[in-house]
Amino acid sequence: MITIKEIAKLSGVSFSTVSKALNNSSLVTAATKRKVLEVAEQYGYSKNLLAQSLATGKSNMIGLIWQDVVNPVYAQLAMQFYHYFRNHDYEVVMTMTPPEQAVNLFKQLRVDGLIFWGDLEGKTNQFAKRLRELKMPVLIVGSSPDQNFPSIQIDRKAGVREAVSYFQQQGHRRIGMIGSTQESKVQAYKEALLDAGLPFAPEYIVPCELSWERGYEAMMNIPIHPNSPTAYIGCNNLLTRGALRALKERGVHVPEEISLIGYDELPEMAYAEVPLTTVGPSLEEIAVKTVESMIALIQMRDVEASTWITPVLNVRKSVMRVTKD
Amino acid sequence: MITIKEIAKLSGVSFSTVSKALNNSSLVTAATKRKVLEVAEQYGYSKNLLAQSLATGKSNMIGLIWQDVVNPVYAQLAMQFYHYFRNHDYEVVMTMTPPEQAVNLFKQLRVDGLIFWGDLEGKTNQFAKRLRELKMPVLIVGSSPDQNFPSIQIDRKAGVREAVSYFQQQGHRRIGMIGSTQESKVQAYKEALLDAGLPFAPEYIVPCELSWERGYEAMMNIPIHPNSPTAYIGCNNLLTRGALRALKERGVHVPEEISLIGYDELPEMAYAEVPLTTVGPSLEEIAVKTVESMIALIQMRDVEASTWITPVLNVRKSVMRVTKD
DNA sequence: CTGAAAGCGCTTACAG
DNA sequence: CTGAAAGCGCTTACAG
Repeated sequence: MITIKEIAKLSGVSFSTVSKALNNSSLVTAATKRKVLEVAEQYGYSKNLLAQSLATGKSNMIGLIWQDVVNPVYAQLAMQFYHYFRNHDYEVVMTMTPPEQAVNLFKQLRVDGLIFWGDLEGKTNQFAKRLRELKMPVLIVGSSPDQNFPSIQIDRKAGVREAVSYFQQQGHRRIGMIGSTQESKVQAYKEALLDAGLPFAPEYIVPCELSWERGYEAMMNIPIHPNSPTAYIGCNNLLTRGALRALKERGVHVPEEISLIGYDELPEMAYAEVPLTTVGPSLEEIAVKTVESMIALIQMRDVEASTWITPVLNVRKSVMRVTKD
Repeated sequence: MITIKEIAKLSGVSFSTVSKALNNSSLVTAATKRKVLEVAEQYGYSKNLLAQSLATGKSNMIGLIWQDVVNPVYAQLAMQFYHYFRNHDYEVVMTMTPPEQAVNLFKQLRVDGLIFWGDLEGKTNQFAKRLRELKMPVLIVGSSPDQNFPSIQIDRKAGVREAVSYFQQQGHRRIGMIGSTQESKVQAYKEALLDAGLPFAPEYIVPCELSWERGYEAMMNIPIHPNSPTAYIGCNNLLTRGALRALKERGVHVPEEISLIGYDELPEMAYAEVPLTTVGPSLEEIAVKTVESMIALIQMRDVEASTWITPVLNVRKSVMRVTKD
């Protein structure tokens, strides 16, 4: 493993000149530059990023803290991050260890910035405090454990409202929700019903966690009768697909008997047994705004404390118009 | 951001003593150790991993090069890696950038070891050469671009044979394969038919890439007639599920009219419209063996050039016994 | 344009 | 048990 000192010897210049040549500094003649690069190439030189980072105080790395890979939304989003950060000469390194420990790792690695994403709704203020103590650019994507933290916020409430409103337009009155673990969605749902003058009953909310299995189980077991909802919002992509499968197996036709809108927009939503109408943020938009904000944070430029992204409705075939209820 | 030098001042000892105290060296009295740790704690000291790595020449990091996140097999496997490496005090950092560039990143980061996984069948020998030049522990998981490279090999051929043999036991004679991009599987399939004395025809192989969409399209368009296969092996989990959906939509009953075995064992295979019988390696086994080999490589202990993992059959409901053909 | 020097934050023989 | 010194591989003012 050759170092700049050795390259210096081999090419007959000082090692500080080698450093400059390697960094394409304008303080070096083309000739020496060429000579140095040639030697470097020949001996398979690979710069030591650790040493460089230590010397410069910056790593050109962004730490990405991943919460849950089973959800394809996160997989897609991560891909987008890689893509866009590369365009700005940042490498992103990702870890799946729990946030509390991942924070330490990346702090110790002195990454230039830290991105969190996934659902931090459950995290305590304690954690937000820790994050602030870090004294490094931190950007939260998804939901922030604490307002006035730099973040890319998804306006989930707007998304849920949009779904309720679309159902209403299509003539539905009894609208339910599958999934009960995300406070903001549940609340938005209730508010939207209220504002729209639509009826609500506790059993309209099907308690369920955010996985395919739970969605499936929940909808296998729920009683369906003439007064139960004619339309449901599924709180995420996995659960909604599980729910759809369950309905199918029970012989309940979607959308003829029950309409469905799934939260989260993803290609696979279109591939469900019934192509699912969805409401969800554009993942590309999230990635682009994240990159922008992160770079601004690193350069200490002013950043809006939070950037909001509004989910959009994507009409496919899982919602039916009802004329009479 | 406090450093050991400042801690030294604050606690009235030399900084080399601080270093030792922080590393819990036995060359330091309990008393000074306590004092130092207290100060460190108080000022929120976080060790600089870059500096430490530079000084020691090891990073305690494993670089993981990810190829394709859409495939849940990879997501699951990555989780397992994180888990098992943590047990051995290694952090794994992952990147999704293309292998050629990822290699440079991790080389520059001086990670202790590099793991590749996913399908390298397509890679050139050129790449294998580059890998060898790296002069660092490299472990290939999945398929190696080059024999006698340290690797965890999946015995895909054995898996395919197992599937063919199971179909045969269940009375099938005309057995097809969906997916044509993985040389080893296609070849094993043909060999297995030959060895078993089963008929083969070119159209038994449905050309198809390894995604849900392609699997779906392929099976939507393929002609089905009295002489076409009664059973198919789907080359991976995604494609098999796409294929199943297509058959369903065409009104072809699985397994009554067509039996299906999907390659790749994953929880979601059981959640398909028809719980899928699969053949595939245990992801946990892969992870455990990978960690073992990697650690042996790092410690320069002898490592078998390749460790083989044999896929196993998981019987569910997508294969039907036929008595007469 | 080139080079000598100091420094980034740690570790680790080596003396005491 | 403690500390002074050299070193890990780089960068970056500063002189020349």
